[in-house]
Amino acid sequence: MRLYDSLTQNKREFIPRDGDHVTMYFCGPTVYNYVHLGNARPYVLSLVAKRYFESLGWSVTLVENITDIDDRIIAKAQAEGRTAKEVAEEFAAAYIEDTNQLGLGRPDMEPYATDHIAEIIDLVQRLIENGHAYVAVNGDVYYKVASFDTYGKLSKQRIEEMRHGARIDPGEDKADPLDFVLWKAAKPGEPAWESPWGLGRPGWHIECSAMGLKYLGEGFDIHGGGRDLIFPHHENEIAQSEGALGTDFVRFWVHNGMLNTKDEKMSKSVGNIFLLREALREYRPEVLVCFFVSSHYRSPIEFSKESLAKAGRQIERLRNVFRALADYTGSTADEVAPRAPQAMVDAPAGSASGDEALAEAVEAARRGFEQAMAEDLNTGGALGEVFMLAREVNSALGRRDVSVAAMASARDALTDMVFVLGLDAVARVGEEVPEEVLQLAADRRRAREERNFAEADRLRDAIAARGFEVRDVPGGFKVVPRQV
RNA sequence: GGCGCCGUGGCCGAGUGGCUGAGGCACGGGUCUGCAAAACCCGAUACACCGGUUCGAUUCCGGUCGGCGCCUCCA
Repeated sequence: MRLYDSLTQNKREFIPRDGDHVTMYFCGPTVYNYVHLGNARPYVLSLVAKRYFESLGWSVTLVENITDIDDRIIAKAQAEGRTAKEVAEEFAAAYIEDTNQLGLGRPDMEPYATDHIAEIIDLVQRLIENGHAYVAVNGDVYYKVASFDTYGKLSKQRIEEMRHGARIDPGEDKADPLDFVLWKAAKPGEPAWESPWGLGRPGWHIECSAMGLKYLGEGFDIHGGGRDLIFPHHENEIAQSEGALGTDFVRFWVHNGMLNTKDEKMSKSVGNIFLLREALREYRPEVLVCFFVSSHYRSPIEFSKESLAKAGRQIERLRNVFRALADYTGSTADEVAPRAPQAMVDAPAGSASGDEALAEAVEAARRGFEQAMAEDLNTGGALGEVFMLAREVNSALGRRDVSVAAMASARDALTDMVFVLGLDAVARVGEEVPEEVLQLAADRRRAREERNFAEADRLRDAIAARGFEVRDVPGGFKVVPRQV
């Protein structure tokens, strides 16, 4: 596959460092608040990428940090009269809970910064020994930006340019305004750890260097996160890691575009945020995932209720095709959800030419899907292939000229594709329909046969009132939950 | 001001040096249907603007305009 690398600004063939094993690190949250929809984008990207790599037969180790020590956590704790640890624990738990609902699984490791103080100290120590860092009189340790020749290579900025307007804030003890803090000397009342430089705590960027290197080793495959992390966060990670190692830190830098609202970045400081947990109250998880994967990960996307509604309709269309497929084949691809007897339809016919045409469509879709994903994870294009096959399937379903076996293989192809995109929930259509509702539907069918349409319509309303929708199909009916 | 990304039809959103302009939504017309829903079939409207390269550019190059991100905490 080909992957875009923000550092070299080109797309090139991605071959894992360790044969068929992919090593990925994505920047996770700093837990001082609930995550918003914009924060969910890199999370979704990382897990979709993992699924895609696994579909290629590679194994993946995905590490996503949780930064649980930071100025903002401390500020929030002090404002609320709690400890920083309490704040961090509360929002780390909320983060896990919210992202779990997305149904994409977890990264392989989710290390906490405060569990890696020893590794952080070790890294800072090495930077001091290498001459890339210095201890200030107030006990802070700073990275000496001027000592790192290629500083600015990721954000494409020149040190001289950055020096314009840069200044040293009160309380800082830098030799150069560009220098950034690796280790902060403790102030009274702040959480602190023992170090060679006295009590203190890590700066913002160092934990990602320390944990990335610890779990994935030097020169790991992919480091990802939001575009807005390019500077200073990722630039500084490079300076720290490469300064300490003398070798390349990462092979591919992957950055997702921003989520905008009315052409402005969704951001906590702007205050235009929509929390993930709020979104999950209004929309099914797969609708949110669909919203993200319908566009390319590097493009900015516009958040609006309309675009989420649109994603909702796409999801419903996919769910419908899986429902129809389950009825036709008498089973679902996963055996997790046994089918309820929702439909009463004629037995499928099948024909050689029908089978062949569908098999071709399946092949074309699989190929198109694979090509799209192989070209820098083009999930939007891949999703188009899913819909294309969905239409072929619906069409064949209408003609009833395909064998159950051929249809099952189309269903399996669709199941595989939606899984990679993180939309596997749409394939789980073994929806339970209460006996009562099925009875109403059967009554309605009889009323229709007797051409008592007033009664039939009344029964349909009764079914709707119970949260279901009845659809007439040739030779019978189908009951599905009403879309929310 | 510096650096980077981007500008595709009513909307969202793929893609490409020329072949029949993915896909979704919306809209119009049909099929099916008591009605409806679902589904299928057909349909109009593109490639910001100006130059250049080329036999030929929406696709490559340059410029203009516009949008966004970063340069300060931010996914």
